[in-house]
Amino acid sequence: MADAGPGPARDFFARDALVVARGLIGATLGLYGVGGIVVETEAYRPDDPASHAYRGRTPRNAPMYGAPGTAYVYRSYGLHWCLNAVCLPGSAVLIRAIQPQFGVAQMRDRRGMDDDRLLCSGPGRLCQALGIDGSHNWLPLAEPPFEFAFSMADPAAVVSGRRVGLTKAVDFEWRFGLGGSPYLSRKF
DNA sequence: GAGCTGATTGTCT
DNA sequence: GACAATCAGCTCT
Repeated sequence: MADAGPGPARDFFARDALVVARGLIGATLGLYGVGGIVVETEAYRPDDPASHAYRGRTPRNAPMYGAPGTAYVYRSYGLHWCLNAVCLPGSAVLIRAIQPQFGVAQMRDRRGMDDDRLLCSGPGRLCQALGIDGSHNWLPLAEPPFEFAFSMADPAAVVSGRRVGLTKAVDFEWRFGLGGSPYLSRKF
């Protein structure tokens, strides 16, 4: 699938989080010439006890009620940044891992390591490698400085499983990934 | 206003 | 396999 401007991008994200989470596998995501192919995502919906939006809108989760395709960036455990793509109001998809494709030298520099498999295999690592922080909160993912291109992965290669690191709604299999990819944060 | 929690990661055993 | 680091935002008093 070819490049998509803001209009088509909005249509892509204005769907159920589960559909967007699966559809994002195989897409290309970058920032200032640094990025790669999305290989792992998780879906969060308003009726989901594990979602930041479960208890309604607050100053922190306000971007989750913004336009579809908006970036929701929040700090996790006081240390790390996590990047989400906003879908329908109150729902979002957490980008958990990408396969480094371009700007790899800069990723290695930011991460302070040479092992490509560890550059972006986790939400915190991914944000560190791409240089994403709170200043990118609220920005549209389909417009500069973000670079976004849709590309559907082979449906047969996409696998699903339980989400990672949660204490609530742990049984929902709302995590999606490229089966067998060495760039996943964890195996399925 | 005080206390608690977490969509994580890196390091040590 | 277990745990410390670290803090914004939420809940409860």
